[in-house]
Amino acid sequence: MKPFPKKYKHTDAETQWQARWAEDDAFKWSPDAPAETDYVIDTPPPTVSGTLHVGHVYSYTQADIMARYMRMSGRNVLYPIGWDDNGLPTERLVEKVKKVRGGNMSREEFVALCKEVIPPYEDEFRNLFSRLALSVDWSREYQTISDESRKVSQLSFLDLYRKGLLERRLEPTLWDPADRTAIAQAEVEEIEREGKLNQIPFEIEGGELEPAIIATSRPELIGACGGLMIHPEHPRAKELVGKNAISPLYGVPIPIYAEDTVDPEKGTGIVMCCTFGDVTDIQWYRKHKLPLRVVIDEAGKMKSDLAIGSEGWPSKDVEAAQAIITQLAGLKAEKAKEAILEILKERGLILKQDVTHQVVPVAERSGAPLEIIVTPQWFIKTLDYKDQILEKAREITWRPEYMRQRLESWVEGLKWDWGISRQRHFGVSIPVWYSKRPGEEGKIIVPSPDQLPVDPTSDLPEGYSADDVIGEKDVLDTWATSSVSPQLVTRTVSEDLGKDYETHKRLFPMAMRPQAHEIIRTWAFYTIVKALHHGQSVPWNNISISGWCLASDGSKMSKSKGNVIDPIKLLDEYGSDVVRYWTGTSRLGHDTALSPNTLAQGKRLVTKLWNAIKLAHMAWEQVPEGALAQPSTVKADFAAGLISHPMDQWMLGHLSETVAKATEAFEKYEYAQALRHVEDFFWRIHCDNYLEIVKRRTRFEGVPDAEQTSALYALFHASATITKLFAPFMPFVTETLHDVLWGEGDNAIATIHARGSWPKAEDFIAPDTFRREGDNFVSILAAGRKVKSELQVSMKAPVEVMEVAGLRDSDPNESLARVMGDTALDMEAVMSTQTIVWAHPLSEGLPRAASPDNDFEVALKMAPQEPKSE
RNA sequence: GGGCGUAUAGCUCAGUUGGUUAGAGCGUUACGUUGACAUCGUAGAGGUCACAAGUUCGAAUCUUGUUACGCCCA
Repeated sequence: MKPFPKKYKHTDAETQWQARWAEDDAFKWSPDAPAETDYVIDTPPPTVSGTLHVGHVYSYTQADIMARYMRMSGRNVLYPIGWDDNGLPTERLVEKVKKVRGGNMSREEFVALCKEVIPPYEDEFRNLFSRLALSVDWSREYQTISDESRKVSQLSFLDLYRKGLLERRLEPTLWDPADRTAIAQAEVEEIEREGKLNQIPFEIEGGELEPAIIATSRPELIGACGGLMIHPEHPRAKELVGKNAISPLYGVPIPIYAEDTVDPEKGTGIVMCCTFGDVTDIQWYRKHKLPLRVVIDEAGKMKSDLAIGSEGWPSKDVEAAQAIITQLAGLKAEKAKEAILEILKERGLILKQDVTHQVVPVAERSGAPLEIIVTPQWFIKTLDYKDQILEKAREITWRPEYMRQRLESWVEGLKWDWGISRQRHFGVSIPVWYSKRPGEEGKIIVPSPDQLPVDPTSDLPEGYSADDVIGEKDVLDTWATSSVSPQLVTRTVSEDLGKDYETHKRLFPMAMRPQAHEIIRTWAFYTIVKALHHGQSVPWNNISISGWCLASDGSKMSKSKGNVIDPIKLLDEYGSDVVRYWTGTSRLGHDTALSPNTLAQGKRLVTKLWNAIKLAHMAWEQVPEGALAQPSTVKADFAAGLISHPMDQWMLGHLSETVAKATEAFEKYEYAQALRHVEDFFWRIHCDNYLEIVKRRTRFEGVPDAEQTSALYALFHASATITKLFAPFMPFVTETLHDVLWGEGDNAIATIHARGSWPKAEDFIAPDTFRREGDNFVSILAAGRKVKSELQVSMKAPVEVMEVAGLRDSDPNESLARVMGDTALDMEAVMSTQTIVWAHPLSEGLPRAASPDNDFEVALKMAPQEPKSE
């Protein structure tokens, strides 16, 4: 046995074990282990250009607690880690740091700059994750900017393209005017704000009928109006449908249609249909075959040249229309709205203005109100596959289960195919060229899998020269890369495109996906879509959803509130084990406040654990070299008669039950429940009672006798098992203790976190061994403590006679030996009493107290106070 | 508007198929230190389990409704 260190210093332990684990590749997945023991985790790579926050600590630690348990329980865990450095946030960061515009240089040059800027940011994450003791397989660390990652993203593109699940289409697209790029529905956020619903009259051609009064919140789109929609049961529907209205300011004749999807309750019951205000406009456009009239450009500004006055876009007053166009040209949509309202007001064309709460879709990233514009984009087919996506979502086990509904409601509400092309400079290229060769102009050319990764703006397809093709400039949506992390880790996307399909087949689908709930509709959704399209499979069998980390008062952490906690400072102050303990007490899916109280509790636990093991160690230190054999298993040592004392068996029986309960909870991913079982045993059974009881037998000189030997083995097994049970939660302190206990033993395993080191209930003794008698012992002891506490004397205060009576099923023929077995010596030692008697009734006049379970009552006759000697 | 979650001691939370007297930590009160631990120990006080109705021999737990807070979607 190694000597026991004087004091536990978390910083030393953390530094030491981090280095050792890294050196030993301690958490490397083993390809030689049987495939059925594989347990693969799909870790979402964090965006390294963002700042570290406690949320990272929280959700990644939750995953690691499970990973460590799974590994210890015998699974061959593959826990990969990557860094996402491929998206718009990285582009922005690099532009800021290097004071450049990505668009002004070649893609290659920009990527080179990224590779220069990113490493320190990546290091921050690497450092945090390493300090947190995430048991990842560092030999598989990857960057999404790497060739390998880009290759898999492009392979994914090729596979879907070949299967016809991915195509380029010219159609209305969600557009972020601030970042000037197409975006997907998942990147849209709806914000509520106060808006104005304006009632504006449209004259009716011929002049015989009253004007049609429409209600709109987007008057700047009057120029884009292609039709008016009126509910068929509207009182004016009969006279208006089929007529033309004349748009104010522009003088454009606008046909009026009956449309039963118009909400007759809202506004005036007559609405403009424009190119394009929202998804409904697109549906109506398609249904009624309306002409495209685009008035807003890609920057979200009013266009300066509209073909008003042409054949397809006539006007009653072309000059007036052009004057308005000129007046509004170049204004952003919001400004144009104000300007056009001003003009309409001047002309008396605002009949009514209602203040309404409206829901405005904005781009999640830039916060800019969205536009819908028509440009060619690449789409992955999702709308036609809703049912299959839902089916896959149901094949996955969600923890907590109700989180699946988030995905389901999202899928059910999908209105757009997944647009994956982005008009950005930086990112993974869309691997296609468009032919300029006579006779095949516009033909789409894709590279061969061997050619990947390609940049079509600088590379060329086989057999074509630079003059023959135009390379696609757009890049892939960053989710298009993120969503193939399972394929990246398993090396390929599908059988016909894979070089290492055997590995893929072995590892896919993965066992578990840990992630936070705010990325269900994006990351989880996309990953499911990809796995479905590539191989008709789920990407993972389990998904566990973590909640948010909140400030100690339960509010969200935010910079504006100033309540953001720096995770590094948190780790410095408490140590990783304590912070991980806090995570371990949280429940999957639930938000958890960063409570100082829980952190303090963790700190207490680490200290207590340290001291409890120290006690066991001190006992063993007294054993002469070679006097006792190295402990084996509880079961074997019990069978060999080494563990002979009933209270030792009682404690080990409880421990056996704890192992079973903790294992069961972990198998259900209820790690907090597991922690509770372990902590409960450790604190209540082991420290509060067992250690007090066993102390009598831990002091000896020379070779221990039978009951001392029994104590030594019991203490060893308890210590070794308790450290293992706590190991997934507190890897550093448990590793330190494990090293001290086993460091030089024959049965030593290098790390407590090794595969298969989790205790097995079948290696213990039956939980009910001496259970009733031992529990009675503890009850009686509690009653005795209470008497002493009420007398306000120390536990060491000497007692002459301790009287015990059974309260329940009180039987005068019962005896002490029958309720608590042959343990009177132990009770005498803990209570400092000379004798114990079974008394019916208890002597009158003595101080007495009942046990907490009311099964026993104890009276104490204290020994006369000895005069204190000087 | 639709859906989901949460509501238990002063505070933070457990409570696994309904079952004795609802638990833990912090805080609080009293007491206790020469052999693991004062970053401690022992004992005590503290709860109409959000509210209302129902099912049941029995409800924190199941059903329905209400309220408050939070989240997701429209």
